[in-house]
Amino acid sequence: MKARFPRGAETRLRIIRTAADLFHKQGARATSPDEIIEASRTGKGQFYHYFRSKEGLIHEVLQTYLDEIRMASARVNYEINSWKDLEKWFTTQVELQKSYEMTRGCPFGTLGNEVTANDELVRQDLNLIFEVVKNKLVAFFVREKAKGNLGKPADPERMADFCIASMQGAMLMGKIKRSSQTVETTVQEALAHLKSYSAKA
Amino acid sequence: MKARFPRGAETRLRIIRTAADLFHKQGARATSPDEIIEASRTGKGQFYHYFRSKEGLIHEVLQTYLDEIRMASARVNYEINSWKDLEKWFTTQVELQKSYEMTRGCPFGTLGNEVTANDELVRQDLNLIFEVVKNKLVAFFVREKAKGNLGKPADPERMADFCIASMQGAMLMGKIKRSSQTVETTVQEALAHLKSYSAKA
DNA sequence: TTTATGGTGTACCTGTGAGTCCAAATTGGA
DNA sequence: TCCAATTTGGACTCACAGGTACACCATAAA
Repeated sequence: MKARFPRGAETRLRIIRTAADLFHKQGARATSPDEIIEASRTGKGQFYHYFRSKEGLIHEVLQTYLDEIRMASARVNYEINSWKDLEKWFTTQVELQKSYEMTRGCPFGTLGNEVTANDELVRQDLNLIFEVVKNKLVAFFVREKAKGNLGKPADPERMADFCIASMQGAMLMGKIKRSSQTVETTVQEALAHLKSYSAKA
Repeated sequence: MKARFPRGAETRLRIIRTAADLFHKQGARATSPDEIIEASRTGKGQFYHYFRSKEGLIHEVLQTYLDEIRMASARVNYEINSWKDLEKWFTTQVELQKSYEMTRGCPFGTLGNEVTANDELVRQDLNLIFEVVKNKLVAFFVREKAKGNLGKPADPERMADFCIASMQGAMLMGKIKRSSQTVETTVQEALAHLKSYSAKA
């Protein structure tokens, strides 16, 4: 259920934020309602008042992420308008990961990996998030190509997918190694590849 | 505990194989001992006779994977001796994923992503596996470079890390999208990048 | 000041996860 | 053949996960 008064809305948001953080830290499966309730200093009542179920909460968390990406209020800037922005897109994600001492991966990747056949809704939510991110990347590459900054073989869709996949893989490896070293070099390699499509003017 | 008689060894292996499959399918956290016991047609007795705990079983599963990689008896061929082998390394992983109708990711990535602060042992097991794989890739690139097939800027370590990360990211995205499309294009992009280090003879 | 509605806290219920215990069956060797 | 260790099956325990029920507080409109 949705909160219709300021106080309720605040509680609801606090639960979502707390849940998002715990999901990021340890995944959704390893996070119990009780843990979220305690960490958000609320009660069972609120939890099941604002969310149908744990799955419902996961959905709301992802919805919130999606809104943040769409309104450009996320911690990562997805509005790519220059190669500098693209570099930042890669590096801020690494910095974020470093701020957690390399104990976490990507919030979306973490949830995506634990998806099973029974989590079809969550999978679709994640798919949508990645779709939106991809579109923003595609748009940039398309514009660059229109400007003549990219050669003919450059395929915006493939390039965007490549950005996302290499970033996801890099962050996952960073979490497993608990080191940013390979994340950084991998990102550099990915960027080098993308830049190789530049039109040799 | 280790099995000391043929029958016991068989049971132990059956549990490991069943567990490996279930972990791959849905992750370790979502797989209960009971589920493994039923699927492997054994009992609680055997389970806790051969494995200290669920965590102990995970360790044994990973140990088994590691042995398979080392003895080159794994489903993926990690013995890379040519660019053709490298391509195969990428593509067989995609094929494997396709054989599960894109509902699964990499067995190691799946486990790696659900690792938390309390799973330090599992993390180290996974780290070791990736280390071994990386070394095999590094060795190939080093040899290629020695043969003069790779230019001076080619860094075998970075290239190997890039192979693993891009493969992991590609498979994760494939699982989330439930489609092999982007997996395939991403692999192609990654290969293109690697080949770009070839010495322009 | 009543009252309906939204918000909050807690006790409780049911099922399952992980693990223990023990007793029975099997087996290889003396 | 008999013994001792290995292997096996299942009943049982304990804690916690997810969710429900319900009672109590807050507040804005009538």
